[in-house]
Amino acid sequence: MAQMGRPRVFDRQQAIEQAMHLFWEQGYETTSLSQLKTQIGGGISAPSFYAAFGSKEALFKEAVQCYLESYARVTDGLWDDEIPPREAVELTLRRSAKMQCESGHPKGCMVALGTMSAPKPEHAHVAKPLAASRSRTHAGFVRCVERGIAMGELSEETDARAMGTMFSSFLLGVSISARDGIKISVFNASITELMKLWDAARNER
Amino acid sequence: MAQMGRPRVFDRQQAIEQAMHLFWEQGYETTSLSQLKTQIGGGISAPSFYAAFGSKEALFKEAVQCYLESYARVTDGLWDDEIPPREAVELTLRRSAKMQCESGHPKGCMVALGTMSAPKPEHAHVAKPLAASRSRTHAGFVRCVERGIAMGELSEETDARAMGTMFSSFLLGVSISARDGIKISVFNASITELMKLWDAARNER
DNA sequence: TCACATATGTATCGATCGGTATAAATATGT
DNA sequence: ACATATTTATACCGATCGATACATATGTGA
Repeated sequence: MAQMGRPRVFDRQQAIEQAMHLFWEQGYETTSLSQLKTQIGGGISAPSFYAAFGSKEALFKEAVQCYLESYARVTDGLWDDEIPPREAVELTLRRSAKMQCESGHPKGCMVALGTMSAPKPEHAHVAKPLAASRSRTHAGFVRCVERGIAMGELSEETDARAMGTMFSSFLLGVSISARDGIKISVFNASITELMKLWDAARNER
Repeated sequence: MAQMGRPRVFDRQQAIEQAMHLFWEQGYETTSLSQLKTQIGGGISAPSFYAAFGSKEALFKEAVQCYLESYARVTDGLWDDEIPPREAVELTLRRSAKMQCESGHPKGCMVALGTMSAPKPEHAHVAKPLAASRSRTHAGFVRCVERGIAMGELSEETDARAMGTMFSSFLLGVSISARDGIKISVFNASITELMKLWDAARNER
């Protein structure tokens, strides 16, 4: 049997993406139910909202999941051992910066900017997947530097944690800078500079 | 004549600092009136609050001003021409990172983290002084690189905007990383790495 | 002593917050 | 045709939002 009952008048997946854009731009707490209801499918009622998603928090979790499975994939290269570590780092920086400056969605990265909600203990579990993703990306940068050392490309004295934190913090800062209107061309030039640090850490041969 | 009328039972300047800590940690919109009233002077009433500060927004502006005149001064070195540009950049990075990791107040920088409120046009003017401060710091980094070029220390081909954006975005990212628990020792090691970029841009002589 | 100025406590304002109760509308399965 | 399942629309819930009216308390200046 197909689906029974009266059919839903809006597209559920599309609604999640619209909610994701709102949460991306304003964060969890600042985005209100009425904003979500107005935006979704050109306007839905409260009961339709709760029948479809359960609660604001449940929808946020789905929106975050949607983001992690799409836009956040720009950092996947960090975990691809087929890619040489230097390329993996540079590719990730450029892909992420480009995505964060794209039009068609809010500037910056939802994972980086959904941080403010954390302090309130009542919403700690809401911010947890975002924090986990940041931690994962940070670890990915560190891992690439470690790969560079293990391959003999980088000097044994290279501080992988310091270097990884540098790449990671720069990329987090891009989210704020992008909201302030910095253009992708400037970020790309900055990344070109930043990658010189990798070369400076090379083994003298 | 001194002040007339019934004397205020709480210290106004101290109240501004307590409010600043709340706004610093949670942002403008997420911090509620009842939180502020509870925190200030061990608890004050709504009329006392409005008699003293006028409105939530007015208090926020005073809190931001208080922050800019104290903690935010860590970046003042960027505009001190007495300091050689390389030292000015490094000093600013280390001072700010240290401040952001200090205990006794929220982690990170209030100027960097008070961004989310911006999207809502109703609160644009509230976020404006924060955006102005970020813009000023960004310009300060660029200016130091330009000073380095003008002094003949850095190569003429150095892209000052790219380099300044790199320092600035890294420092903005420190706010998020600090909230995630990264320690000051790691940031200091990252800054040591980052400063090698300045040396890499030196004039070959 | 007493008018004046300011702060305080109680009680409350309308608006919005996230969330629901109820019943009518619209599909499927038999 | 008719029972069942699901979404819809209207109306509303208690709680909290930022902000205020009003009367009382407590100080200064003449």
